[in-house]
Amino acid sequence: MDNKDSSLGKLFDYFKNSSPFNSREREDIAPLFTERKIKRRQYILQPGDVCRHFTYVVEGCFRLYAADQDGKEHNIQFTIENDWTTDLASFYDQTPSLLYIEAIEPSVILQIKHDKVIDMYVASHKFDRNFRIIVERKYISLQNRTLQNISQPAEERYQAFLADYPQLAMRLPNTQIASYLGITPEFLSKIRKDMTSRP
Amino acid sequence: MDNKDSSLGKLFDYFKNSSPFNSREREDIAPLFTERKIKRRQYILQPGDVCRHFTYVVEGCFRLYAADQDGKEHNIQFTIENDWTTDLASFYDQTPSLLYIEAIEPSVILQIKHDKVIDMYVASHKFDRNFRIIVERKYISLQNRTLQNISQPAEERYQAFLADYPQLAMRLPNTQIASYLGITPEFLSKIRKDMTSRP
DNA sequence: CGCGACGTTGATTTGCCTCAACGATTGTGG
DNA sequence: CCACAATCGTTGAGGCAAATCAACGTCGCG
Repeated sequence: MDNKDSSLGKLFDYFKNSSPFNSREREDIAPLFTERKIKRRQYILQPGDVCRHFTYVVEGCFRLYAADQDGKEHNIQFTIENDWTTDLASFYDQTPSLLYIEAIEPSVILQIKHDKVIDMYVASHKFDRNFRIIVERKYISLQNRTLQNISQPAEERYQAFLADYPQLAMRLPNTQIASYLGITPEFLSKIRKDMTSRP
Repeated sequence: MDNKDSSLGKLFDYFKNSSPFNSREREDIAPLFTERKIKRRQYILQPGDVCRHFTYVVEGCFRLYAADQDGKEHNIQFTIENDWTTDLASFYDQTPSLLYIEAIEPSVILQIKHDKVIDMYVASHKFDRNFRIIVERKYISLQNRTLQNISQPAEERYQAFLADYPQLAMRLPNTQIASYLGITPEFLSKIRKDMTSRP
């Protein structure tokens, strides 16, 4: 079994939680995905690019972020193994993106091109459904994050992040977490100090 | 043509932007929706309820919000005519909701029950696709809001809200907008004053 | 080895909240 | 139909949360 087959195994495992593909469907779908190895700090999307792929992370970690006028970076999303990333706005309309997707760790991904996704939406009801479910799950967690952003102070948002994504918290530098929470690294440092000095 | 037919006309118009239903499909789908008139301040969902419906707003305005331990309310989403509202987390798992959905204006809605949605997902590829597209669009705008929340101060978020939802800004009391932006009504008032005293 | 990313600390400033108070609507029950 | 309560927008004083700026030590990596 080569690397791509191993990656595809993980990809199809993902769908076991929603609407699993049978072996005939897997044969049709497998060739549509391309496996790529991505180095740390390598980009798979930059502003101005049209986002042409839906990306399944087999191994590693990515961040989706925006840079503002001052050059400050704001992390919109982290994606680790067994999850999906893309700039949906750019992917959906095939218009130039405003965002970056960068590998935070050396990574392995499976990518499917936009036109193949569209083909599969037409050809396969199950494919369509599975991608509905992917977006629904992401919508639910994003809505919870929005509620936290408008209702909780930074320390509580940080504690919720630790509780919700303990594996991410261990792998990411605090500066990346601060950017995701919408605070400065200095202030996150102060929060962490307050938390330890208090049981 | 009675009221429900008029409402259904608007419902099917909505899908013209994605994957329109033909007349045969409309005949199958129409009976699955129930029309309801909702009074101002009436709830269609409260914490503890299982969210059993996907709701299309034909006319009027709703807010989806959470209340925290102090009883403060935090607006997660507004929905006006020709758009959808539900608590997706509660709807998909059929678990008790933590949220409220309240009518801000006298409203008319069309509701489809959870089990009918599931039936239609199985029966109709197009139905499935249309609901994928609904969630995708909502995901994109929610992600933009998240970016603003973590990267912009309150005044810029308010200006973006005015630019993105001018119709909502005219219809909503400022106190509701403040809650959506994650600031106090007093501070929004100060922001508005600063904006007028400065061209 | 040396440079750049990272985490931390402290001093100062700014953004935003809290609380209290006030008119102007709005709406509702008697 | 009016009276009174509730909601709404606003203002101001004071306080806390979080940003800014500068500085420093550590570490991993080229």
